[in-house]
Amino acid sequence: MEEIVSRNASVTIREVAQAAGVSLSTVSRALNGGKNVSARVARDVAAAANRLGYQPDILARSLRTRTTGMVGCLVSDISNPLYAGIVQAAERRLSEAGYLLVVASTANDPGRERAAVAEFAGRRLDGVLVAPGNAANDRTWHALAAAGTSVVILDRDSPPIDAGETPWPAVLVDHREGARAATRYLVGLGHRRIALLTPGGGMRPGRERIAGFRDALAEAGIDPAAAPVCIQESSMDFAQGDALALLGGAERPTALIALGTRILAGALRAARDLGLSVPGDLSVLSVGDTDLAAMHTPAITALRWNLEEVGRAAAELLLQRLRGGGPVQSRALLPVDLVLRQSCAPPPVGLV
Amino acid sequence: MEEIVSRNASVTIREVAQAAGVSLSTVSRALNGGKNVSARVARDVAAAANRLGYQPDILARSLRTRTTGMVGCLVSDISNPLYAGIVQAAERRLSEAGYLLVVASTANDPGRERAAVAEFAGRRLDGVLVAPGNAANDRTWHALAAAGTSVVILDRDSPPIDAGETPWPAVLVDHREGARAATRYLVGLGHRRIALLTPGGGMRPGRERIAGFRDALAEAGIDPAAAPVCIQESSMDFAQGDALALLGGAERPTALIALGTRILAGALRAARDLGLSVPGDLSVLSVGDTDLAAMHTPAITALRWNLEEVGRAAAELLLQRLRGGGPVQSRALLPVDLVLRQSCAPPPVGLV
DNA sequence: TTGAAAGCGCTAACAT
DNA sequence: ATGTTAGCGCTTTCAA
Repeated sequence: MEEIVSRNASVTIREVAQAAGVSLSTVSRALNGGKNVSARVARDVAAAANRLGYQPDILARSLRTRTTGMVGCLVSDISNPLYAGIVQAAERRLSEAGYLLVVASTANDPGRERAAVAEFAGRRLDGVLVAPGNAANDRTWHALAAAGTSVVILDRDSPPIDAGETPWPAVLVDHREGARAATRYLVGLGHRRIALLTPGGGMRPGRERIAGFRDALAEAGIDPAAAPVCIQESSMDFAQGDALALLGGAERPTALIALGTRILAGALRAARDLGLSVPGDLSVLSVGDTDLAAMHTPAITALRWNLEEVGRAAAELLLQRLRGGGPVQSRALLPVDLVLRQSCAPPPVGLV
Repeated sequence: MEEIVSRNASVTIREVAQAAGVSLSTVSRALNGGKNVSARVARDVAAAANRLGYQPDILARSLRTRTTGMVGCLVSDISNPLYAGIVQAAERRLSEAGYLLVVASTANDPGRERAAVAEFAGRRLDGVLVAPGNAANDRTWHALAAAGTSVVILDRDSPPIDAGETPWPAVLVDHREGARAATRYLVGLGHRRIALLTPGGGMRPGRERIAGFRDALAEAGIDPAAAPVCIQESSMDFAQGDALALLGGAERPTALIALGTRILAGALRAARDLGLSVPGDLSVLSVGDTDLAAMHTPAITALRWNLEEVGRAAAELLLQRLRGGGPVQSRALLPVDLVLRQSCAPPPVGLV
C-alpha cells in the first residue's frame, strides 16, 4: 500500500497527468468512473495521484458539473432540541454519503426564510431539507420551487401542487395518532375535562395533534367545550399565565396535554403555584419527550417519536433523489409512542 | 422581445455587459467595489443587471477568488443544547455577514473529526469554528493547521504553538471562576463534603471546573479527600449508578455539583431512589442551566453562561480575521453566573 | 483507449 | 475609466 506523503491541495490534475505520463483528460477519466481507461493507465494514474497527494478541487468541479455536494437544512430554530436532534441525524447520514450540511436557522421570520432559500439556490446546493416555521409559508414554497433544487419536507404539510407535478417527498410524524392515543389514555383513566395547550394549530404538526385530540374526544362522546384547546405562543411565561387562568377556573380541567418543553414547564409551574398536585389533582401529559419530562418528579408521561429516525429518513429520501435512478420513495410516516410514567392518574373524586 | 424580470440564475455577466453596452470586466467592477467606474456606467450596469435578474454565480467567483463565503462549525454533538445554542447564535451572526454555516457533528470520534477538517479544507471553507470533542486532539489541531484556514476555538484549550506563530483566537467561558463561586457558595452554607460529578477532566472545560472547585476547597481549608471528584462518561445511567454508590456510602457528601443535564438527571434520580430529599438531605447544584434545572421541583441552583454570546463572539472573532485589516482581537472570556434557586441548603445537622 | 480543445462564469492584471 | 485577455481546475465533447 502506497503511503500518502502529504495531502497537498495545490496539486492539480495537470501535474498528475504529467507525472503519470498521460493526458489531463485521461487522469480525469481514470480518477472518476474509470470507464474507458486501460487497467495499466488506471493504476499508473492512481499511483501518481497518490504519490503527489492530489486532491481534486471541488470548486472547479462544481463549476463544471453544476453540483456542489452540499445540502441545506432550513429550520426555525436549531437550538430547539426537537430540531437539533433531526439536524444531527441528517448530518450524520449525509456526511457518510459525502455531502456537506449547511444550516439556516430563521427564527420563524418569513423574510429570513426566503433569504435563506435564495442563498441556497444561489450557491447551488444540491438539495434542501426544510421545515418552514411560519404558517404563511406560501412564498417559501414558491422560492423553493423556483430554486429548482431537490426538496424534502420535514414534518410539515405539503404545499398544493399543480396538476402533473410530483409532490416533494416528506418525512412525517404521526402526531395525529399520537395525540389520539394520549387522549384515549386520559379518557380511559376517567378524565372528561381535558385541556390541550398548544403553540399553534395553523399547520402541521399542531393541526394534526388537535385533530387527533378531537378524534379521541368524539370517540368517547365528550363535549368538545369541556375540553378546551388553548392556542398560544410558545413562551413559558405566557404558557404559565394561560395555564394559571385555565387551572384556576371553577370548571378546571382534570388533565392537561402540554405541547413542547416551554409549555410543559409553564403548566407545571402553574400547577405548583396553585397547589395542585400532579397527578393527584391534575394529570399532565407532555407531547415531546424531553429531559424535563423524563426527570421531573413525578416523571411526566409523554408522547415520543424518534428524532434520529426523522433526520435519517429525510437524508435518505433526499439521497435517493440526488443519486437519481432507482425507485423513489416519497413519503415516510413515523410512529409516535406513548411513554407511560407517573404524571397521570384518575381524576380526583368529586371532580368527575 | 422583452427581457425576463424574475431572478434568473442563468443570466451571465456577459449578457449583462451586452445589455448595458459595456465590457464584461466593467460590469464586474461596477457590481463589485464600484471602483474606477463612472457614475453613469455604474447606473446603467446596475439597471441592466436588475432588469435581467442577474445573480452572480458564486461557484465561478469562488473558483477565481479561492474564497467561498462559507464557514464550518465542528462540534462533537449539535443536538447537545449547549452546542446547539452556540451554533444557532453563530449562524445568525454569520448569515448576517453573508456567510453560510456548514456543520459537522463528530460524536467525539477522532477519525470523523479529522475527516471533517479535511472535508472543510478540500471545500476551501474560509474559516472554522471548532470545539474538538476528544482529549487526544493533537491530530485535529495539526489537520486544522495544515488546512490553513482561519480558526476560532470554542471553549477549548489552545494547542501549543511554535515560536513566532500567533495563537488561534478563542472564545472561552470562565468555568474556573464559575466552579469556584459555586463551591464557595456551598462551603458558605456549611458544606464540607462536596462531590463533583464531571464527564471528564482531561481538557477544557472540565479541567477548569475541577481547578475552580479545588481552588475554593483550598481557600476554605477543606481536605480534598472529603470532596471527591468523580470523572465519568456523560451517560445518565452511568451517572445514576455512580451517584448511587457515592450517595449510598457512609461518609456521603452533603452537596453535589453535577456537570451537564445527563449527570444532573442521574444524580437526581439516585437521590430520589435513596430517599434523600433535596435540599434537606442533599444540596444539588447544576453546571449548565437547562430546562430540567430550571423546572425541577425544587428548582436547581445552577451555573449559567450565555450560549448566544459564545456563538456570537466566536462569529465576530472569525469575521474580524476574514475581513482582515483592523485590530484583531484574539480572545474573549465570558463570565459564568450562579443562579440561586431552591436546591441548596445548609447540610443536615449531625452530618456536618 | 487516449488526447486535444472548449469552455463553466467569473476576477484581475494589463493595456489603452 | 474602460476594454482585452488570461486564466482558476475541472469535466466533457469531439477527433484520432
